[in-house]
Amino acid sequence: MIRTRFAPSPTGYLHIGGARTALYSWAYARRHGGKFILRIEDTDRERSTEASIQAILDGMHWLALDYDEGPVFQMQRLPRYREVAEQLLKDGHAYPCYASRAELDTLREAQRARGDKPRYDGRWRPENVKANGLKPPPDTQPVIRFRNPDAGEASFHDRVKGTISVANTELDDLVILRADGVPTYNFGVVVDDLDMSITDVIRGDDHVNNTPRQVNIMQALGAQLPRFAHVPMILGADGERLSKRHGAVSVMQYADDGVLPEALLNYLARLGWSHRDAELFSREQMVDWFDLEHVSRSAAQFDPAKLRWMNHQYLKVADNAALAALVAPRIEREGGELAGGPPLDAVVALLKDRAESLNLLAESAMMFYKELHADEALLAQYLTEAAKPALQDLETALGALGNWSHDPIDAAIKDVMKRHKLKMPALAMPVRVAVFGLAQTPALAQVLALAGRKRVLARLAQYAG
RNA sequence: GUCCCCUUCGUCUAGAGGCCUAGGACAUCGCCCUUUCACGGCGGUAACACGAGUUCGAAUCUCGUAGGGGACGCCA
Repeated sequence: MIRTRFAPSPTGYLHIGGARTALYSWAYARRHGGKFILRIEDTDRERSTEASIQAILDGMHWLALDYDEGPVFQMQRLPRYREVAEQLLKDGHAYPCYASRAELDTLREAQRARGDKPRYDGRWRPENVKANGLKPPPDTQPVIRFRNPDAGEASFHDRVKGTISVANTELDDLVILRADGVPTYNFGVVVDDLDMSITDVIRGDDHVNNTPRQVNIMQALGAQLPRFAHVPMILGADGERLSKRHGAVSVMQYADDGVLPEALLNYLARLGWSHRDAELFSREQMVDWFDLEHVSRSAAQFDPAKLRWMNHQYLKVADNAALAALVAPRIEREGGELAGGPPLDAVVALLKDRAESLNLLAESAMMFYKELHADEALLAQYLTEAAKPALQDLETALGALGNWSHDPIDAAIKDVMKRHKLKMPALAMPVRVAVFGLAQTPALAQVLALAGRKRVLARLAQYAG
């Protein structure tokens, strides 16, 4: 049974990179009929917040990345980490260390100055304690350090990057348990992945360097290693590491901006993974196709333009009623009055072909729910004295219509055109500007039909006179 | 600085020795359609980082160089 997990730390919202990692883990589990588990790594008490936990949950819910187990909170498993640490202590794979932070800072500084890689020098290893006659300082609780092997190498097979090995001489004895009994990241991960029987660890490649350490701990525990897959990170559109500076990095920001979750998911899936030439695919297809073999090895730049295009593709084929439900609150928020206008799903059906986000769709739908008036320049350009007679004529013709619908309206327009010897734009543009205050709208007869007799006639009267 | 990883059009990518005079998508440019704006259709520009090998043959294998990224915390 395949078991994967997503293990964010609740120190911020769910961002694009995390969402993609979650997506890959989720898709892999679903693909193989396995379980997907959510674990919250909240061992950084300084930075973890309730709000972040909620934000992560919200983000995953919005993207419909459902999990089978969890959320499991590491802070609720403290006794278990202590237990495993005791085991390591007993087996000689760990030892207490009393070095103070200041002392360690000095050590690292000296190493850096020398051009060495900063690392713990093993001063509290049992043999050094003995040789140097070290005595634990009074009233200090020690941290527990893992005793990393001195020789050989730690290696593992990464399903994205291939085999990775690091000489043990490059690794130092890392802290696994703080003085207060809270585990550090590398230890918490190991204990949890083992306890939860995670078979495939799929995570961001900023963790590649941690993996050899984790492998060593797992081996010291006599455990079988899970499979690893490190997916490359996502860079901002400028090629720089994603940060607040890049604007929308939170998944929920995209929700607010009017991106459909299935579009974001599709885009994220495609960013760093491919299935031949497939660009647009459903959640089901992704589950069907997902594999680790086609995850790319290098970092990918986030391309807002392509996301917009993709969102547009989803918008175009979305169900009208469903779209209307999403667009309605956006219209009201901007002061539009739905009650006075045409049915929103009809409006959405007309406009969705030309909108690349729900917000933009709402914005264009506003022409039916709010009285907009053209500025001076537009009026001067289109509502010329020459155009007014035709407008008046159209007002009369439309006013005489018994049936206010597309075909009769269209016929009336054609008729007025013919009588005034006008080309379509010469009549359509002034009408657009008069009735909607806009120079761009979909086909004239269609928008007039939707806008309704009352409004059209009132506006024509207002501007043609 | 040390270690680890990465490198195909501007961007996301296909490609697992001959199918590649390198394919698709976004963006961009042009044309067509057209009732304005879009949609749509057709077409164009554009890439195997560099250098050595291995091989009859390399985008694909090996080594080196350069560039980029990541890590080096009692953060995750």
